[in-house]
Amino acid sequence: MRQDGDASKVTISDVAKSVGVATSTVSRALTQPGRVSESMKARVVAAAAELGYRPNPQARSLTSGRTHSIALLVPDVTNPFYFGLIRGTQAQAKAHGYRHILVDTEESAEVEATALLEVSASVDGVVIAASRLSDSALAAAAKQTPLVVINREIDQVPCVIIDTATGMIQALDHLASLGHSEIAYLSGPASSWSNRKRWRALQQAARSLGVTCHQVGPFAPTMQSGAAAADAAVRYGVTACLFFNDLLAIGALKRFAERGIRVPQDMSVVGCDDIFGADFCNPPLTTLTAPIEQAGRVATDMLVSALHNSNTAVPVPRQREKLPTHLTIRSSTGDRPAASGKRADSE
Amino acid sequence: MRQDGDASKVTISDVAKSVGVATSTVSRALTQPGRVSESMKARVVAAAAELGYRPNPQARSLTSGRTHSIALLVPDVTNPFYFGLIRGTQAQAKAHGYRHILVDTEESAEVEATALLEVSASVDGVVIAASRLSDSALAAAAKQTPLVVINREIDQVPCVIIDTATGMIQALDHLASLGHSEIAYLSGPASSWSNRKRWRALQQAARSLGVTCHQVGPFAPTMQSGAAAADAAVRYGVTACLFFNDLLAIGALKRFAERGIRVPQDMSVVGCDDIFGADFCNPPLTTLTAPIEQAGRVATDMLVSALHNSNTAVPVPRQREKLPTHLTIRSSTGDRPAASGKRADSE
DNA sequence: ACCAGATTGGCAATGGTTTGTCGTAATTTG
DNA sequence: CAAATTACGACAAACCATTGCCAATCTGGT
Repeated sequence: MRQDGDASKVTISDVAKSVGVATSTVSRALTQPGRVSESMKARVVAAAAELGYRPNPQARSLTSGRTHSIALLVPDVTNPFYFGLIRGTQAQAKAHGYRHILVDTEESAEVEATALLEVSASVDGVVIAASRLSDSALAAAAKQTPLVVINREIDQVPCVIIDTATGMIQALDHLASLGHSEIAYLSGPASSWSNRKRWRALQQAARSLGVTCHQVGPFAPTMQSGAAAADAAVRYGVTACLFFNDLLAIGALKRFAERGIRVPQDMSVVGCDDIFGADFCNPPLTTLTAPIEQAGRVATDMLVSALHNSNTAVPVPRQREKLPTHLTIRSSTGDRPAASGKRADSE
Repeated sequence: MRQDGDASKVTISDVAKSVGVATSTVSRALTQPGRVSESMKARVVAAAAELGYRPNPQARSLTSGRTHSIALLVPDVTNPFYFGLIRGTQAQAKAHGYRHILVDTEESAEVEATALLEVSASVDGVVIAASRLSDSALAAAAKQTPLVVINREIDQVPCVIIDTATGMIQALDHLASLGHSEIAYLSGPASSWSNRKRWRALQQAARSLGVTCHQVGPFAPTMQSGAAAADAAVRYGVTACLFFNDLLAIGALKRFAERGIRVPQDMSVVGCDDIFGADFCNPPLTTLTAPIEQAGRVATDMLVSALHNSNTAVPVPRQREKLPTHLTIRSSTGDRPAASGKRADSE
């Protein structure tokens, strides 16, 4: 290796000149496996290394149309739920040799639409989590740009779904088996697809279990809103609550503690997602464990494989992956209080 | 607006043809303020909108040399500490109209060096957090690519430093004032610059405070390692410990609970960073609150302003920002236990 | 009217790479 | 050994937007 001082300025034609061949030969030697002889390839590679040649990605993607990067659009980078997604997509993007571009859409359909439009020109594909866009807008976007959506079910658009709806039923079952009959579902944003799905599932399950489940909300999916959600739950006189997500549940845990409501003796609390922190909050949260990171990985894999297949054939793979969740029982759920007031226990 | 069906294929020459002018005129109309007449500009803009023209970012950056994106390199996207950084840089990048590229360097100097080399060709600038690279390597890289480092102090390289060293002294002070005299510092990775800084500061402070402070470790900065760290602290017979970061501290909290060691009655625990979760773990963690997100924002601002100044003059701004931390006292610290054994309290 | 100077638009080169097409040399086959 | 085939490398045209430079037009001053 020579000095790297001018490495950034070395072009393919410098390499070509150094070897004494055409630029096309250099290009093919470096990118197209069997297109040039072994000896030529060796000479080119040697020269490239010697000169410290690094292909210019901009020029490369100008002709090839590939940018070797994918974008992840999330409503709110601040929310720990999306951290998992970021991890998963980041890891898998890297594994496939793709650059990972992160965009915060600020919980806004408009920002999301703009971001999608802008970013789609500079990436090979996009994965969108918890989109605020309409089905038709997403379907239209998917026709322009390779797209995978997470937690959204749309015809003709590859998607990965974390099946919290089914999981919620398990959670309700768990509460019912502990004797609870008055239960609240503290719901998330009205624009959330998973929120609607869950509520529908809960309604059905409540009926067949013979318990009553009130929908309360909507609440913003943040810890701050947890306090309001907690108060609302108390107002409804329930003995157990299912929260839209762990953030809300943890916020509520705090509020319950402030108000002297003991969890789980006075109130059982179930979260959703099993985010970072759910296992060490106080008390540790019974929650629906969602394979968040895996969802990110699967989505990325689907996207990448779609990118590769786009050359060959298979126009619409129409993939649809549904990831199961499971209930993780920790210490925030317990038997229904005997009376409506406090309960005298050995503790 | 016409159909967007072919929007992605509309080039500048299509617009030019539509207006009946040269491509150069279109380009100038859209990008160079006073270069064309108002009427012409209006016609061009109208035509561009009509055709759904979107400039190709690749082509644009090929000539301009700008990619309008910056990269953030972090050792481990999994670590909540970096979430704050991701948020801060993401938000600010977006505010300045830059794309945000996220790269995980896997706590490895080698991976980091490679990533830096690769990514630097496709971004305008890079911010590196908690670099594992040597000072000289970073200084060299900074000459090639606009660079801002976080938590690292290097000559001629703009940097933002979260001053945990000074904060640690405060923490030690706090512990000393509670009567503790045997204290452990559960240290982080040996390759961590801040770790070294902190330990140096602690040694001095311990001397002047008349307490003894043992360095124990190194430990990986993860919750799992917290258990080992906790055990080590117990082995040293200390009554208080300062942890390299909150992750480690929270992990230790769990371990202490398992072993029946009460916090803070038997053992005082101080974390560092005040990550998400530090306020709701059990007990809530006394910790050094670091302005993590702000650090990300400041670093990004420095980078962006450097990018803009690079045109004009000012070769090396040699910026250096030191952000103060403060001790947030919660419930994991308390008075030194009276004896070496358990302490009889009203609780 | 005439000219200096300012506006405004066009031509063409430029950036670095990929890729279709073609010629030539090497290799295999009959 | 000639003919058919293959392998290899070169030429040049894209890809799309930017920009230096020049020409034409227009302004206003004399």
